[in-house]
Parts: sequence; C-alpha cells; structure tokens
Amino acid sequence: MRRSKEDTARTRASIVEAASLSFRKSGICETALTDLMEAAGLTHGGFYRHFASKDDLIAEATEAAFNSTIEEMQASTQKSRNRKGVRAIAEDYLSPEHRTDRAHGCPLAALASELSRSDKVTRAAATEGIVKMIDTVAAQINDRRPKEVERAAMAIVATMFGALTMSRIVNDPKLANALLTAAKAYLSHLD
Amino acid sequence: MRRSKEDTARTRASIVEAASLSFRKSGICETALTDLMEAAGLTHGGFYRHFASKDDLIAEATEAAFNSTIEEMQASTQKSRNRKGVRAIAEDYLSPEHRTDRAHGCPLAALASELSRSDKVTRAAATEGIVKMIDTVAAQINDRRPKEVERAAMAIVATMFGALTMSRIVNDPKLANALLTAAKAYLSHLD
DNA sequence: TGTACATCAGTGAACGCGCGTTCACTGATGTAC
DNA sequence: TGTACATCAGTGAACGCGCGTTCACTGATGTAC
Repeated sequence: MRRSKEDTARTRASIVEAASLSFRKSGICETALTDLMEAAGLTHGGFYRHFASKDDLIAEATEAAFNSTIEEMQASTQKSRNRKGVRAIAEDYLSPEHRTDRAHGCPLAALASELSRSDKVTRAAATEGIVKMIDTVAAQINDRRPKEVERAAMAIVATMFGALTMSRIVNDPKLANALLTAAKAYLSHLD
Repeated sequence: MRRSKEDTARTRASIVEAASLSFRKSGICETALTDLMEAAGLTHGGFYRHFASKDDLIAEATEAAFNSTIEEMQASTQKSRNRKGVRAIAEDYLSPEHRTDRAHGCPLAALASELSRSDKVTRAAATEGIVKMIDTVAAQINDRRPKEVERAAMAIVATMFGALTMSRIVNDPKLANALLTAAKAYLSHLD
C-alpha cells in the first residue's frame, strides 16, 4: 500500500544505510539485494520503487560511506586536544578498532579494488570522497606552500589507506599491528 | 583424451596464468570460470581435473601474481644504475603504465578489498606475498637498526600501494597523476 | 472541508540468466606384466 | 621390448542454485474538484 512521503524517504535512507554497511562488510559483488532489503526490514520486490538498478544504489551507498568516514576524520581533529590534527586523524584511522569494524569504516579501504572497476557514477562519488578526504587532511597541515600541503595530504591518505588495507589482508595479527604502527610512526615524522 | 604429464602441467600453468591476469583485470568475483578456461584455450568442463574449486585456483593465482610483481620490483632495483633502490622501485611502481596495466600489475592494488575477504589459503598466499614485498623494499634501505628498516619498508609499500589504487579509482586523469607524483615526492624525502 | 479518483510503496511470486559444479563419454597416455 | 589394461585430461551437456529484475496486486496516501 502507498506510504507517506516521510515514510518513503525514511525507507529509502534505510536501504542506502544498509547497503553502505553491507557493501563495506561483505563487498559489493557479494551482497545480494534480497539480503539488503531484508536488513532494511523489507521484501526485495520493493527495491525498484526507490532505485533504478543495483548500480544506482552502489553509487549512493558509496557517497554515504565516504561522507560518514570524512565526518569521523573531522571529529578526530576536533577531539584532539593535545595531539596535532594529522596525528589525531592517523591514530584513529590506523586503530585496531577501525581494522576490525569494516562496516562502519573507510570505504576506500573496504572497497578499493571494487571501486576502481565500478561504473562512472560510482567512481565520480568515490572521486569526490577521496578529494574531500585529502582536503580534510590538508586542512591540518601547516605550510605556506599550498602545493606542498596538497602533496603531503595525498601521500598521507595513501599511506593510511594502504596500511589499513594491508593489515586487513594479512593473516598474522602481530604483522597486522606492526603495519598500523609502522604507518603511524612514519607519518609522525612529518609533523 | 588423456594427455602427457608435460601437457597436463602446461595446461594447469596456463589456467593459473589466465586466472592471475583476469582476476587482476576484472576482479575475482566478476571472473567466470568459463571465460577463464576459454582464455586458456579449453572448455570449462575440464577445470576440475586441475583444481578442487574456484577458491583453490584463487589461492594459486594470487600467489603467482605476487611472485611476478615481486620479481618486477627486484628487476627495478637491478636496472637502477644511478637511482637508489627504493626510488627505482617507487618510480616503476608509481608509473602511469602500472596504473593502466592492471592485469600484469601488483595484485595488492588490483585485488585489495577482495583479498581481505577471501578464504584462509588465499589470505595466507597474500600474506606471504606482502611480506616478500616488504622484504624486497627493506633490502634497499641502509640503516643499522633492523626495526627501523622494517618499519620504513612497511610504510613505503603501504604508500605505494595506496597511491596507485587511489589513482585507479579517481576519474580525473590529472588527479590520478598528481596522486602518483605526490607519493613519489613523499617517498624520495626519505632517502 | 469533503469526496472521488489516481498514484504508488510494498508484497510475493515469477522470470531468465549466468554461475560453479557434476557427469557420462572419448581416446591417448601411463603402467604392469 | 611388446602387449593389455587402467588411468585420466579434456569435451560438452546438464544440474541446481542464487542473483538482478519484472509484474500483478493491494490498499493507504496524495490530489483535484
């Protein structure tokens, strides 16, 4: 039966939220729409009242995931009393908690290889997310040369994302921790 | 009809090779065994004479992909006449050619998120590959403190892999190049 | 404000396709004597 | 070294399942008068 506009918007948002969690946790290709809709408390038939296709949802869920991660990075800088901004971001990003909690973590680390193969719309969303992440880090760097700030921010994001992803692949917990620690140490040399 | 042992070994190797290329190019989940066997010049029915399952092949193809990439990193250091070892590796790894040619490139960058979700055997192969990559970089670093060498090598690999992957996701070629350049510049500060 | 009709969110069954896997079969290779 | 049989690599059809997508239907919501 027909629902109110508010209900419809809420349903749509809950599908996007469920997708952004499940894609990050289990992968895009491995997540079935049926499971997704069930997670959102619906049957799968209604999916196409909200989205034109799975690809359509992928793009929106990617955008949502990036936004939530960027917010968390900004939160890291704000709760950093004594810590410098970049270090605050790095310590939270490179934490064992972030390594474990894929579903709520950085979509870059959770979906990297899938994003590089996804369609135009999703890649556009991912690009915007990446740029915002770089800008968020750049805002914490003190240097008069904007080119240098941008370069450093790019490399810092690459290092964090790379180290976190590697620590998730590796099957040895000690090595996984060593990777996170190494990246943190490496980045702290720059302050 | 039955084939000679040499033929059988050749066939098996060509399946692994086709898989290691196709997985890196198109993703593991997105690659169908039928296409893979066709690429190796066979029909799909014979697959199970060589492998117990797709997962079985994934593990072997991952191992093969890592080995070839590690060999290429070692080749980079050997052909580096004037360049320092780490710089030689980084310049080849962070080249536009490597960004474009996924199929023959680093499996970490091509399969990152899929590897972190794969089964025990594949993750073991990936872990071994990652350790070898780190060791290959570490061998090019001059420092008396082994702990420091290991840390630096881990961070360098993370930065390279992270930057290359990001440059593949991004839809703007200028930004893609900037990411590679930024990582190269960042790493060269360490020499 | 009230009424009559059109809209459409959600349901649940169904479709069609592609996938991983299995299997009966063929005939050259490997092996035991 | 030669022979007879067992093995098994590769073929091509088939199986069964899960997936993305479609559709007829329901009934509450939205809208036009």
